[in-house]
Amino acid sequence: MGLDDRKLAVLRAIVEDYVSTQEPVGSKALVERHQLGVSPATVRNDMAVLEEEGYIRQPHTSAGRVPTDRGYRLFVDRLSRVKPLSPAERRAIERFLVGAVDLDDVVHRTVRLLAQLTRQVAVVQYPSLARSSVRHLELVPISTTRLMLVMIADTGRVEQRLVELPGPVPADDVTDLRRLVNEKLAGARLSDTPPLVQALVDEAPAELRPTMATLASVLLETLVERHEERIALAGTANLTRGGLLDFQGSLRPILEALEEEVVLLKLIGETEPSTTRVLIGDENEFDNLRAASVVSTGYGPGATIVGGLGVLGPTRMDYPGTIATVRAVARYVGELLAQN
Amino acid sequence: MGLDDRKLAVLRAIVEDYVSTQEPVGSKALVERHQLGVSPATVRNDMAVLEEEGYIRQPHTSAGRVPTDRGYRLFVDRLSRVKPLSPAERRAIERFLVGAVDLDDVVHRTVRLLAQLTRQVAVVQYPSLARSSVRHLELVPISTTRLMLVMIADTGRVEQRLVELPGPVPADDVTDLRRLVNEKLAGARLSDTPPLVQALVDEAPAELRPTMATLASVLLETLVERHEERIALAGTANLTRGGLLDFQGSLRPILEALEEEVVLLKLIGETEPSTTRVLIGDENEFDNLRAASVVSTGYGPGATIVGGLGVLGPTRMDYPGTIATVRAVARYVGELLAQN
DNA sequence: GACTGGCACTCGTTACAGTCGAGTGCCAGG
DNA sequence: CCTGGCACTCGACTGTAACGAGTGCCAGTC
Repeated sequence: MGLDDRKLAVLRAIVEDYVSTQEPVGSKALVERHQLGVSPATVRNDMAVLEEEGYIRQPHTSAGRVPTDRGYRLFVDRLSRVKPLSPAERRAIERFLVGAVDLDDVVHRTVRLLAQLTRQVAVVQYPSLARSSVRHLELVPISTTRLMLVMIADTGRVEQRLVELPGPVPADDVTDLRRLVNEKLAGARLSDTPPLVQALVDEAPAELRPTMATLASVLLETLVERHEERIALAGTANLTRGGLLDFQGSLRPILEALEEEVVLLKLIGETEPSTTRVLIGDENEFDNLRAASVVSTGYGPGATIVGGLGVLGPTRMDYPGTIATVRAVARYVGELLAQN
Repeated sequence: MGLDDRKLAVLRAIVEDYVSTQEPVGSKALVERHQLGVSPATVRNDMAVLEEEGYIRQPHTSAGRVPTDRGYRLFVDRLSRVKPLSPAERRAIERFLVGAVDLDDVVHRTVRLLAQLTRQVAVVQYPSLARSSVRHLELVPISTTRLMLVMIADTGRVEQRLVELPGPVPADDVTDLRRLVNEKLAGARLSDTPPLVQALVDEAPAELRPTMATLASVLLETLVERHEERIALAGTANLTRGGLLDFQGSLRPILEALEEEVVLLKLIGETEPSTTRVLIGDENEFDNLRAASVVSTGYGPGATIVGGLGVLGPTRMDYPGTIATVRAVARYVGELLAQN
């Protein structure tokens, strides 16, 4: 129960050593590398307590100790300070993100940057449509019975949908539709649109109503209800660092999980405002990812959050460093978005 | 040199057995599983010749034989027929691709389908801009000095770029610009646009000329010169099938290669019309992929090719089956695109 | 001349025994 | 409460031996 300061220091030392060496750490090595001011025997007693409490464990009877998920949790919550970034890292972030022209470009650069800095798998969610407002809706005739609906959101996202019309629609009508749609929806948050879209159909002149109705249904179904989230991924090769020791030798489940957008969204998308979330090992709801940890946070222009980003790596990761990097990158991306 | 029919039959048998069992195949096992009509000793003599010619090799002195890259090549070129797809596979393809609404949707479904059917890593290139024509260009004012340029191509691709204007431009001018640009460019192949774009600037009314010039430079730079290719990837988890035997134990180089769009494009993008290309092991130009094979082909509506798709797997793969699947999927995708 | 059975040989795999040493738990004493 | 000492555990490593799959070669047969 009561863990005095020294026991906590021992735990911290174990985590730090294990993270950097990747080998179970014994009492002797510990007192050599850290100034704990006590003998190995004392450390052993402390270790016994820590093990009893479930913070560390022994892989084999005659091996050193390794932190458990619970141990990492305690470490993250109480024993570590966020490491300030090195100037080199700061510069890397700026250099990498400057010159991005496009939202796509921003997201791609960000995810690569994050993967490179943390040396882990990076995930970036595109600004969520649910948190976007409509900037403009464009209707482009493809044929007489087909329209391309292009929605430009204030977050920079651009989505297009092919709309199959109930019948041929002359060019003038398209112009009218475009005007009507924009008058009603421009500036509205996407999540607030359903009643507006309904009104749009109700108020449309009789001859445009059927067309407007199809348009409305595409809008509602594909852009509002089915929240189309997009995700970018990078750094999967980093999973192979640290030999086959991490992830208990099989990358399979991890790679499988990374292919599921739904999984990734749950991991980095559900983010409470401006907190950095750390999921360690089995705190995570997916069986495939029991051997992994996720550090994620939200980003957005100013104080609002429009999407999430984060990294995934072995539970044995450098939490303070990773947390610092993820936060810093999120902040820079936010500033970048605010400029546009 | 002279490989008589039986020696070729032996090579075929070795390839087939090794592909299915993943274990070096010996002379005894070979005569048991295939009706070669001769004794193991004879087969051994044939094997010795095949080894001398570089088609097979022995991992260890006292082990069976394994095909070399050269052996696979001979097998693919002369010893295998394309396997017809099973009805189940046909159905799977149709079921999977029906109901795709979007180009994005088509590409994503295709790449997942391909990964699932071949149980390998699938790569699909979006229809290349270089091979697309302009269907429509849309200019959407974002602020007085910013436009969103949206290009819709006949292949279904939609690209957008933010254009930073030299000065404020009134809404009416935007309308004019839009009309001018579309009059000149709609219908043109993207690769033919440079002179047209130049003409556009030259012919523009004086007051629109600076704006048109910036617009033109964005168009040329980001859409024509720097061919923006997009790629979708799926099935990386399949790399872990077959334990650690394939890819000599390290996925690292493969995963790294898969992160490079340039590499993927070279692998599946450079495709001569309507051929299926098979790259085996070190035939491939990238060191990282010396342990892998790639089967790729082009796809497009009708006879024209607009992009490439393919799969990547261990050199020890089921070539006939994979080739058949890749071809079939490409054909279906082509039909799908033709409908739009 | 081509094929076959037989045989000696190679060499990776597996099993087993023995040693080594890192690391532990416990205890008695400061 | 901390420490030094000590017996103990057990994985890692080493060396040896037996095993067996597979080969190459050769002499004999059709």
